[in-house]
Amino acid sequence: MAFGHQREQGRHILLREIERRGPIPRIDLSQNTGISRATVTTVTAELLCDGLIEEIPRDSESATDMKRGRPRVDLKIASGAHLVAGIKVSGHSISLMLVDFEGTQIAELEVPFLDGPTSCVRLTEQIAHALDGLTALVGKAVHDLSGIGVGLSGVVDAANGTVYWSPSLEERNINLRDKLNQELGVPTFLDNDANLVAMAEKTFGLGRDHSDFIVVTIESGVGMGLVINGQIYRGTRGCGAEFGHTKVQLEGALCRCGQRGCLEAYVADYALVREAASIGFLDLDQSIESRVSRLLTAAKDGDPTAKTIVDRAGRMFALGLANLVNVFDPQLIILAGEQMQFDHLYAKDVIEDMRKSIVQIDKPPPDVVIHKWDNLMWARGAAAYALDFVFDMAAKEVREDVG
Amino acid sequence: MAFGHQREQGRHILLREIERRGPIPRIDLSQNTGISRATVTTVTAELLCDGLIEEIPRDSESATDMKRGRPRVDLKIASGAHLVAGIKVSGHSISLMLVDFEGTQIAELEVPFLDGPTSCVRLTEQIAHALDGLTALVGKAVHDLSGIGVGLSGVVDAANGTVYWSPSLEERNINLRDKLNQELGVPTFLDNDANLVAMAEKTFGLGRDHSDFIVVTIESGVGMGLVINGQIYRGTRGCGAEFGHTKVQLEGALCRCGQRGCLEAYVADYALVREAASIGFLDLDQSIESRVSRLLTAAKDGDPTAKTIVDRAGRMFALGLANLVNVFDPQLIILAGEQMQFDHLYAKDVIEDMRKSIVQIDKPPPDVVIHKWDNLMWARGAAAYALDFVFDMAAKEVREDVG
DNA sequence: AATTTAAATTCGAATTGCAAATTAAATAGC
DNA sequence: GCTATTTAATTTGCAATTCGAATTTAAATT
Repeated sequence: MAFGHQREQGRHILLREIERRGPIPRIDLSQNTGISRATVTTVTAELLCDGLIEEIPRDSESATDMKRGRPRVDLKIASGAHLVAGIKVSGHSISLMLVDFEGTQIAELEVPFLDGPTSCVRLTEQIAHALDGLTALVGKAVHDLSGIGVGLSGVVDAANGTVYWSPSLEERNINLRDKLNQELGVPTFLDNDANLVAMAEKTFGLGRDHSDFIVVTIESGVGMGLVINGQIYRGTRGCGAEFGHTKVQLEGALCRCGQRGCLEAYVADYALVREAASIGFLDLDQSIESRVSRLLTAAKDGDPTAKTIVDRAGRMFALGLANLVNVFDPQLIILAGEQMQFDHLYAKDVIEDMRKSIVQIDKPPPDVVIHKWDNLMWARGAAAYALDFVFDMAAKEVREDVG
Repeated sequence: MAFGHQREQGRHILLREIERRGPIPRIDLSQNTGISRATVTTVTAELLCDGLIEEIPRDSESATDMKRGRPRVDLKIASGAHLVAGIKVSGHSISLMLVDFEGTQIAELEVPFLDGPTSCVRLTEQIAHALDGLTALVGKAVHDLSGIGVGLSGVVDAANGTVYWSPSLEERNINLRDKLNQELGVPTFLDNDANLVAMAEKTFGLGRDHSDFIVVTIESGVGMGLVINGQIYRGTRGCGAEFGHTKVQLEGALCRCGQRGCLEAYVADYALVREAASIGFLDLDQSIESRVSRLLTAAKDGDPTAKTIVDRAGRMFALGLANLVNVFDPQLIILAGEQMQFDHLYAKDVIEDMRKSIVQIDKPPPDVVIHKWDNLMWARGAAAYALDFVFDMAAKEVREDVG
């Protein structure tokens, strides 16, 4: 394989380069990729003809650096070439995002969704219905989409589209992707939601310029996405990167997975509340969110018991992060979160604690950045995930319709 | 890059395929690689002409499955094409191995080496001298070598050849590879010794048929080699995979690295002896090895204190392994060791313990195999490491000497 | 010795990537 | 206003290379 497909390879390389480097003239493409200028001309002509890219008409004013010589003509991805949707299924809602081929958001939608697990059939219906709503916003239909990315919590094998287990599904070990594919008639791609965040960071976020980084998210559980060598690493059974169930204590606290000593059992919201409750602390309140926030407030105000609980969570989190760094040695760690309910874990002290717990060499430790985002990030990641496949498909596409 | 080098690519693919699949006829090469039979003929002719591969003369008897038709002609790597040395520097000796281009051992040598750190200059001298001795065994000289692989303990950046720290070196942050390169006049490649083991497994051992696996070694410390996607993963600072300094306990036992709670501080020989000594157990003996073995014997014989100590080491080891599996989800874990002083860590109970501590899904957990080997494995790995580079160089080699 | 079978090779066609030459579009200098 | 200069993009012709089909080769069978 990979032989006699040079042209396809060239299309792929150049299309990706144009995607990554935004508007870029041919001469830079040649420079960056090492492909000769002649070939760049040939291949970009083909891509232009296919409508995948477009030339940006020279703006006589914008060109501040008026140099001599024939002006460069910037190329960019043709935004209208394809339409892609991203979907995130969470406990109480389905959020959707529509993006164009450039990755620009075109429309968004959030529809309520009943709590707790549902049947696969019902979930498929719900998704189909939500997609109708989303596409209708811009006067399109589902069959106008070139790809759909779907993310949900749980243990998901992205390669074959199987959901081993998810809080959103009644069934176990079910191939949701094939079901959706069939139902929707559009290529559909499934992934774990933690990987979606990694995808979003890689495509739109802080990971754009890094080839090896880790994204850690805390929602109600602790998730992780691993990017190695520019690609999301998924493990061989498709369920690696279970950071939340990494053990940080022998015979430790009970986790909701049934095992003991998982990181999640120390840092997740339910863990904090459980500890607080077990010593008779704020057990009157109903909502878990507000109980956590009251605990955190108490800790900040100097309540010693609350402080002990929160501090330990921080130290455990630092320990888990340090283990990741010791094993992976990434360039960058992105601590990502929607609700900043977990501020205390992303605190300076915790990160400093982690830095002290890694193997010390005479090179700077990895950067740690905190990235807060809106609740559409998941759907955006799902869209980025699907977009990635659509790009590959577009690059491969055989040209038959040439005049 | 990677463009317009089709022929080179073809040479590379085919050479590697012949390396991996041992003696193999052209038609299978075509089948396996997808390269047309015509091209396979052309490229193999070139490789034959360059002396990198050779045809195996048909053995009229060996062919048990006498089929009609023109018989297949097996191709194999030409063993005499290149000569490569592997070197492992350890605390008290330097062991060397000479292999041919097929990877077959040709000679070996072990020379004593003073304990403790040495200067870089002296180490270089020692290596050069040992290499003279090794090559002399087969009537060759150092300049007949096509590559030299060197491994040593410590924190080593393989990509640029820097040793950040090693128990064998006085200096820190020194580029030992460049020094050796200069001194020996032969392309030299440096790596951490844990990675060498991974390399040996990948090339000669149980990892031959796996693309993603983990090798864990216990010597006096705990080392790990990570193979992801068929390649050794080294992290971005070249010092990933520090499994031994993964933390398994908050504020835990003191490690020789100065931090607390490292896995090593629970399972290494010094850790066992330390615990035993601190409760007045076998503090009369001198050698650390025999103290450990007495502790293990006592544990087996039912001594409760000894049992407690050894058991905890096992549980900690299982915890560390489980964390690796949760993060990486490998196909295979190879527990490799020279001295089976660490039998207790490789016991069924420990592995079972690990299996219980990973995220449970409806797919089988990774295989765990134990691989005992001789003390030349390190040098063999170093040779495999160098051989890998020599293969790449050979595949690239421009042909000018054609008749 | 003729036939059958399968592997390897040869040959001609087609692709295609690149260097060199050419064209295009802008500015600088007079 | 005209020409020279500069830089980007395109065109052209060539050389490399892969592939399918046809051919040759080397054995086993008949």
